[in-house]
Amino acid sequence: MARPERRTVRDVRRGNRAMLLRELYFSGPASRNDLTRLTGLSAATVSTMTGDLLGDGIVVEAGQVESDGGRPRVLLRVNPVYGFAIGVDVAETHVRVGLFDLGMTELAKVDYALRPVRHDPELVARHVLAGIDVVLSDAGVAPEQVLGVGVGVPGIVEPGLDGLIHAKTFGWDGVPLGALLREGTSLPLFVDNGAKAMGQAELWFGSGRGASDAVIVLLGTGVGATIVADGTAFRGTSSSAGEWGHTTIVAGGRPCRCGARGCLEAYIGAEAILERAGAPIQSDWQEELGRLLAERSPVIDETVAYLGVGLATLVNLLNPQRIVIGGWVGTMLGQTLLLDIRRATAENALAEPYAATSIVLGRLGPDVVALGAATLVLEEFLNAPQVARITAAG
Amino acid sequence: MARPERRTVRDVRRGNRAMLLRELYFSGPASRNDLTRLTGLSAATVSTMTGDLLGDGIVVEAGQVESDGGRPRVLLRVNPVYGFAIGVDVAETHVRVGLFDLGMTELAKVDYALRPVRHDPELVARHVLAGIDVVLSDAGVAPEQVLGVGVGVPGIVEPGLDGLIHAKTFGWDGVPLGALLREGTSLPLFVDNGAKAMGQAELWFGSGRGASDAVIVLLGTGVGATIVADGTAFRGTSSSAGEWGHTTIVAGGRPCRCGARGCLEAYIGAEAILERAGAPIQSDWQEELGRLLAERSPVIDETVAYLGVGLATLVNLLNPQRIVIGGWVGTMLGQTLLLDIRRATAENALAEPYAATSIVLGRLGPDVVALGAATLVLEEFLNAPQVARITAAG
DNA sequence: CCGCGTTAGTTCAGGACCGGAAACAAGTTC
DNA sequence: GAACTTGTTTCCGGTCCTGAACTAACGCGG
Repeated sequence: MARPERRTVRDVRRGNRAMLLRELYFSGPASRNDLTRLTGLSAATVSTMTGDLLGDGIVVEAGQVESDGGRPRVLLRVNPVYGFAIGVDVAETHVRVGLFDLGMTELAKVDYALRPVRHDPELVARHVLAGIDVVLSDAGVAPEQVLGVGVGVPGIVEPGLDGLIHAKTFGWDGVPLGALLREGTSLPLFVDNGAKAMGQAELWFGSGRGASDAVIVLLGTGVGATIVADGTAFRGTSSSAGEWGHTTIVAGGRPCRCGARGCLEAYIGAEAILERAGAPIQSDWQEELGRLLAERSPVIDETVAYLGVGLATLVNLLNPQRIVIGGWVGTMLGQTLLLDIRRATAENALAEPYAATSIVLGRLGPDVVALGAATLVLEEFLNAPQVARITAAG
Repeated sequence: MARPERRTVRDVRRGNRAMLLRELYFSGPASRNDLTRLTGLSAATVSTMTGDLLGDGIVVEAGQVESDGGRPRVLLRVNPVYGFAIGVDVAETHVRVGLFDLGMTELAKVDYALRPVRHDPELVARHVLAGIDVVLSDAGVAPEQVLGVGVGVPGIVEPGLDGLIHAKTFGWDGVPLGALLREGTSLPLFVDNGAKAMGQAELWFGSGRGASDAVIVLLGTGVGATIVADGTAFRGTSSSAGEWGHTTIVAGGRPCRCGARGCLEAYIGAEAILERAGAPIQSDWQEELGRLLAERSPVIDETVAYLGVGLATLVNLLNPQRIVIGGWVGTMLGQTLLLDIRRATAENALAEPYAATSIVLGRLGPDVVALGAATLVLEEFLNAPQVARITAAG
C-alpha cells in the first residue's frame, strides 16, 4: 500500500545501471548495441554508462563479432575478477567456506568438521573467520577485493544487523552470529537460512532461471521451500516464510518433531520415510533410501502421494510458474519418479493453476549452500555495484 | 531476477506524484509542510507538485490550521469528487452495481436478482451495463467523470484484455466478460475475483490497513484467501494465487466438490459444516450455523480445529504480519470464537512465525465486494492519476 | 498599530539524468 | 576508393529534484 519509495533523479541512474549490469551478467557477452535492445535504454545512455563501467573496471571488453557489412560489434561482459564473493555453509556436520569470483566459479574452499552434538556459536564463528583467511590466501585474493560474505545457516534468521538465529534442532536460540562475525571481520555480511541460500542458487543458476514466480522446495532431512515472488525471494514479515515442511497434511496425523501433528515433514522428511519403512535407525540414510527406491517399496509410493499433496498446496496457494525440486531426498526421488510426482500433484491440485505450473528437478545437486550464500553477495553487487564496493571498503 | 524495469527521468515524477497522492489520501488532510515530512521530498518539489494537482482538480484545499506564531498551514486533501469509481459484484444470486466517489462513499447502487440455476453471460453483462447507467443517472454523474469500473466475479480470472473467467460452480468456463462489457462501454475495466476484491477492500479500508504482508481469508460457502505481499495483492503466474480452500488438510479425507479429497473447504466451507452437523440440506444456512454456534455444537469445535490447521499453513508458509478473517462464516465464527481460533492456530503453527502474526476479524462485513471492486479503480488512480484519466476519456 | 520573530510556502538557479539527432568510426562491397 | 552499412560517441534540449533565497501570513510585545 505504501510501497513505492523512490525519490530523486539519481535513483534512475542507479536503477538503469543495475538493469544494464544484470542484463550483461545473464545474457552473456553483449555489444553496446545489444544492450540498447535488452534494456530499452537509448544508445546514448548505454554508451555513457558502459563507459563508466569500463572505467570502473566492472565491465571489460570480450572480443569482437565479425561484421556483416558494417562496423564490428565490440562485446562486453562483467569482469569476473572485479571482485569476489565468499559463501559459507554452516550445517549440522560441517562449516564450509568457499571463495567465488563474480562468475560464481569456485576458486578455493575449505571445510571444518563439526561434532553433531553441540554447536558452540563461538567455535562456528572462529571456523568461518579462519576459513575466510584460508580461502583468500589460497587463491591469492586480497580482502579489499571481497564484495561480501554470504552465510547460510540452519533455522530462522531474524532480520536485523545482529543476524539473530533461531534453530532448535541445531541447538541455537537467538545466537547473534552476525555480530560474532563482525567482531572478526569488516567485510559486509549477508546471513540467511541455508535452504533459502540454496533456493537462491537454484533460482539464479539452476532450474529456476528466468522464473518470476517459483517455488524451490528442498527435500532432505528437513523439508523447506523458497518462495519466489516477482523474481525475488519472499521473506514474510519476520523472514521465516517458506516453512513448508510444517504444513499440516493429515490433521491429527503422525507426530512431528516440531510438536504439532500431521506435518508434511513427518511424512516425507528423510527420517520419516525410513521410519515408515521400518529401516534401522542407525543405517546410512542415503543408502537405505536408495534400496527402497530400487525395490520400489510401497513406502515410496506413499511418499510420492504425500509429496503430491504438499506440492498441490503450493500450486493452489501460490500459483507458481515453476516448482523446482531439490535436496538430496528430492533429487533421489525425482530422478526416477518425476512423472509420478507430477501425477500425484495433479490429483490434488486445481486444474487451472496446475496447468500453469511446471514441476522440474533441481540442477545443482544438494551441495550448493555455499554457492547460494555467495549469490546473496552477487545480488547485492548487481543491484548497486558501487555501493557494495564502498561498504566493502568500510 | 529481471525485476527492475525503470527507464527515464519522467518516471521519477510519476512515482513521486503517486507517493504524494497516496500519502495525502491515507494520512487524511495534510499541509504541504506535512507532506514534505511524509514523503521525504523537498519542500520545493511538494510545492510544485501540489500546485499541479490543485490545478488539475485532483487535490483541493481543506481549511487551515491555527498557527502558533507563524503562517497558518493550509490543509490539502484529495478531491473526493474529482472522479468516481464503479464497483460491480457478480455473485451467485445477484448482480450489484455501486457508484463511489474517491472517498469510497457509496453514492448510488442497484441490484439485479439472478436465478441460481444458470448464469447467462450476456444477461450478466446487460445487467452490469444497465446498472452503470442507472447509478450514474441516479447520482447525476456524467460518464466522463468515471475513472473506471471494477468487477468482482466468482472463479479464476485470466489476465489479459478479455477478462476470461473460469468458474465451474458458476457454470462459466472461459467467459470473456471483459470483452462483453467493452462492447457496451468505453470505461476502463478491472475484472478480478470477487474474493480478491473483498480482500482488497479489507486491505485498504478494513482490518488490513497498513499491513505490508498479510492474508485476508474469506470463509463463506467457498473458502479463499487474498495474499498480500509487500502491500499488494499477490496474484501468481496466472492470477489464481490464494486458492486456500483446496489445500489438503486430511490426505485421503472427505471428498470435495473440486474433485480432490480432504480439502480445507470440505471441512470448513459452510456446506461442509452443516453437512457434518447433519443439518437439513434445504435449511437457511446462516440461521442453521447460528443455531450450531448458540448450542456450541461439537461440530463447531471441530470446525475451529480444522480452521486452525488451515491458518497454521498460512502462518508457516507465508509468515504474514496479519491474518484477517472475513466472509459470513468467518464473521460468525470469529465473533464468538476468535480466541479459540487463535489457540487452534498456535497448536499447529511454528512458534516464531505464529508470534509474528496477529489474527483479527474483518471489519467490513461480508457485503463489500462492490467496494473492493471499486478499490481496484482507486488503486489505479492513485498509482497514475493522469493516466487513469486519459484512459477514461478514450 | 507597527516592527519582529516565526512558520509556511514559492521561486529560481544549479546539477543530474535521459533521449534524439548528428557526427564519427570501422568495416564490407562493388 | 566510393558508397553503403552498422556500431558507438558527442552534443543539445527538456525534465526532474534540491538548496537557498525570497515572499506570505500570522502572533506578540511594545
